[in-house]
Amino acid sequence: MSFPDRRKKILNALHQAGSLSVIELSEKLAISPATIRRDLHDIAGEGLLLRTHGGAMKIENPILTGFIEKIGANEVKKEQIGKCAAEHVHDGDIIFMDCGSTVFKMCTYLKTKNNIRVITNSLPILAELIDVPAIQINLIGGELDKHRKAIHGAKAVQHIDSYHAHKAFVGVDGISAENGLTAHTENESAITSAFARNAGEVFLLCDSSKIGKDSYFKFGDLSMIKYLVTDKELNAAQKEGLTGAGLIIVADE
Amino acid sequence: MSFPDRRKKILNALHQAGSLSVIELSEKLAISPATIRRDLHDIAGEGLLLRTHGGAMKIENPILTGFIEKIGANEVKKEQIGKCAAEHVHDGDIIFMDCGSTVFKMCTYLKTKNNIRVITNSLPILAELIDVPAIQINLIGGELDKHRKAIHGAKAVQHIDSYHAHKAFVGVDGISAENGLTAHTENESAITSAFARNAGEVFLLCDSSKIGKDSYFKFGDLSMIKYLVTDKELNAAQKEGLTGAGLIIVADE
DNA sequence: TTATTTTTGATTGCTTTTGGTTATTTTTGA
DNA sequence: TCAAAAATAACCAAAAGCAATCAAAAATAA
Repeated sequence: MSFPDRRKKILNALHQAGSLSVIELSEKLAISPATIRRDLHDIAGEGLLLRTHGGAMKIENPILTGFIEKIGANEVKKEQIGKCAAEHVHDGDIIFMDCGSTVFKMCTYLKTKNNIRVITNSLPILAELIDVPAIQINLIGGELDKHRKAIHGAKAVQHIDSYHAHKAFVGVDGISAENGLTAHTENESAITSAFARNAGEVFLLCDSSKIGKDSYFKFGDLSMIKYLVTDKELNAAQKEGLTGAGLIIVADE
Repeated sequence: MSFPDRRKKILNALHQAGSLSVIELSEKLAISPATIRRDLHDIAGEGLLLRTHGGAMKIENPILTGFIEKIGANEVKKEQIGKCAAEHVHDGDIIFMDCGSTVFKMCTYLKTKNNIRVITNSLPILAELIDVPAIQINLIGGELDKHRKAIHGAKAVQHIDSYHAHKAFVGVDGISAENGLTAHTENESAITSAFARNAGEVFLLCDSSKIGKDSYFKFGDLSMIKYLVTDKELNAAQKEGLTGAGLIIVADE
């Protein structure tokens, strides 16, 4: 049996039992204690379990290893934007959440809210919020885009059009005073437009690198949006162009 | 056999088994271990599998691991029923798949099909099939039932009603010649009914423990179903009662 | 057809992994 | 605090797996 295989089995067994001794693990997997010790040492190094004398314990809130994304400068910005946007969600709200990494970042900060309802087409958001009892989820139906891990297509748009939400949190690929909102694909933009037209207030989450940039598909003008949630690295000219069009700029201080 | 051919077979075999040794792969595909190693090296370079000492593992979709089905009772019977049902799915089919552990068991055996489209309300099925390139998924939208990890409600029924499939694979909580089909909740039964009325042929997957039993919500009679896929522990009286009502009984031999 | 390139599978030397042994460290109980 | 017991980490040798090399076979091109 290979190491990744054993790792999986060890973590599984630990998750079920809570804690296990080296000997127990060695008998359970039919592996020598020496190898179990080496494995436990390595896995503990990854932060996925807690090594104890004589065995190991599970960690209650393991780091979501699946999300070890490139922690670039943009990640920090996105995190801030997500946090800032989540502050505009109040108990009892019904909100649309678009797919996209910046909107996804809101999830962490939504978990403390009470009695909110999330309507989304994003599988990562669904996965992140499924275990939160105070959040009800309405999943948008339609064709699955496996790559983007989201639902899209005509059926999805139709689904959105049959709901109304207090607020919509959406993303775009480009925004500028000249060309308005732009996206990489028509599919994405159709969903974003649907969210916008069925929500009371529309929040656009967008880090400063996308402001002033245009993507290829032009799908709406700035009046679609009420609030622009972004980071603080926005120069005066950019601000002016956007506020002039009626946008309210919200940024973390 | 050419490389792209082998690549496909290796990835397919890995997807079904989870992990395989070089020797196992070499025997399975009748290719020398040397070639298998070269292939694994290349495919791992593309990021499509995880190379381990002695073999390879499939890459898990970290986002959806929370949706995975937990192990329950009657596993062996359900596995057989799932396999048997999957044999009735042909390349190019469009199928409805209900939530429920028995229908879920079909997934393993669907992975070898080509160009099929699955319309489902089950998150475990979604998680299991999302990485299979030859399967297109249409997810049913609506309210999320966190406990059952499935979508239900009026919106979901409406979604189903806008599609037609060649075959529907459904589950129930009870079936008898006297009371027909019964379910624990109205929500579940509404989905099952919707699948049945929009499919050309309806397959009911049901282990023998549920046959002759009734649950509390009566939602349809036996004429809704064309095939009953079950295990072989069915006595003559049971068989007669059901075939008398027009059901075709299919069982693994 | 013949020449060239590519692919395949066997051989071989090298690396990694594994499980046992032993010295060292940690824990436990007096 | 000390000593006995338990667990660990370090070391080592055997086994398993791997990559590099090379020749034969197959596919492709001239």
